[in-house]
Amino acid sequence: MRYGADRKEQSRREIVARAAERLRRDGIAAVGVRTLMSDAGMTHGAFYAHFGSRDDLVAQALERAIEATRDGLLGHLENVPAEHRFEAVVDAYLRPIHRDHVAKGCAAAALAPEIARLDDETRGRFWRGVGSLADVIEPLLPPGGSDDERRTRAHALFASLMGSLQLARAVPDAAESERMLAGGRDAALAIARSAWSST
Amino acid sequence: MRYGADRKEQSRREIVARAAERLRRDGIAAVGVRTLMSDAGMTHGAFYAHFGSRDDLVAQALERAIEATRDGLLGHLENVPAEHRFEAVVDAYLRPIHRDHVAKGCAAAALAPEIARLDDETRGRFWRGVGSLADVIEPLLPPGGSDDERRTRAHALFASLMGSLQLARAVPDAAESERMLAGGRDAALAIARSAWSST
DNA sequence: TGTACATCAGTGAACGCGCGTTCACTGATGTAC
DNA sequence: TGTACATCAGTGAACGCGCGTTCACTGATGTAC
Repeated sequence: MRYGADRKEQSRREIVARAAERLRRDGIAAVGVRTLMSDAGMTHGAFYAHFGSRDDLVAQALERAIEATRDGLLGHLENVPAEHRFEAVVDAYLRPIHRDHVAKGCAAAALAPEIARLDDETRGRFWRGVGSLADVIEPLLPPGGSDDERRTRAHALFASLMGSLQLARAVPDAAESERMLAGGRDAALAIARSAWSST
Repeated sequence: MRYGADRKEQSRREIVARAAERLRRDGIAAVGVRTLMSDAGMTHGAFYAHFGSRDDLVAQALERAIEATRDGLLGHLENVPAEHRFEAVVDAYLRPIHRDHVAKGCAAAALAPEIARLDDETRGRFWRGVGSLADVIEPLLPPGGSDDERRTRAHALFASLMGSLQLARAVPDAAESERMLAGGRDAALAIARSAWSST
């Protein structure tokens, strides 16, 4: 090796990290290879030394974005006493700063419909990421229910949070957007607290 | 007038109607003017005789798509007795055929994050459309609550349905997708049935 | 320690192609007489 | 009713531009002696 052992790998990681933000900000279809590379401080020519295709980078960046989303949620739970963790995760997800910073926010909220149009393999990776988010929520639900029922409820709860955040972002009126976040919070609590159908 | 009085207007409506489908299917950023025009059986040259710009058509098509979504939901409520209407609207929204036919389905579920990136005016029109969907749901909620609280809950409930449908579309595995729809249904019922905070 | 050399991450011109938009034209239609 | 004409919705070539991708090259780096 003539160059530092992991110099190229560091570049790759930088490209993926910046792309994870850019894709959330602008959407998957709206961003070109030149933009993605210049975000990482390079020119487009180096792209194919790192990735097989644009789609290859998109898949890696989506995975990275979801990981960052989960790490962010987990970060918000540190130092929160167990009995307040459920409300903490809901409030963290629906706080105004999350609504206003799409690029660093939940990848599913920023991109779910576009991801639904991608190939099976990329959707599979994304779905595992959604599962890891549901895994953050599941232990915070009230006790009861079968494993399946708890898992399904955690997914539905996440879907509800995601939908509320998306609509809060789409409203042009600030007061309506706040109401959307507050309503989303109430809805999340209602889902969590409803009776389990099985013991 | 040398031509039939509303020949041009019929063409415009056809372009808008086909675009309303194409945009939901492929996403807003992924579709070009040539595709939109050939969907309506014309060549791209005629486009600017009907619309000021691509964005102009997008705005009209989104409005049209949301109207169609609301009409579809209302259609599902015809001949349903009042006491079953809430479950009917939830089941209609989360039925597999809706999940599988994005092009004719809910515009918000297909495009919400992309719409959140558009200009204020288009988002305002979209938000009025979401309001008209919430207006379908609101009277079907259990009695109680202030007008504001009922309206907010109807919006949150819609957000929850939308999120569940989006995730059901993103999962590659069929059984998991079904579970997502069923979980979304339970979540919607939990939101609707939770206690009102005010009388 | 100093110099010649090999490596290879990154550069930037170039490829064919599709984009949004413009515009001179075509030809089907309805009108006038 | 038949023919000449005016209208104008729709056509398709063309504009400059950015796309994804390829590739000959550059020049900073670490190695060999």
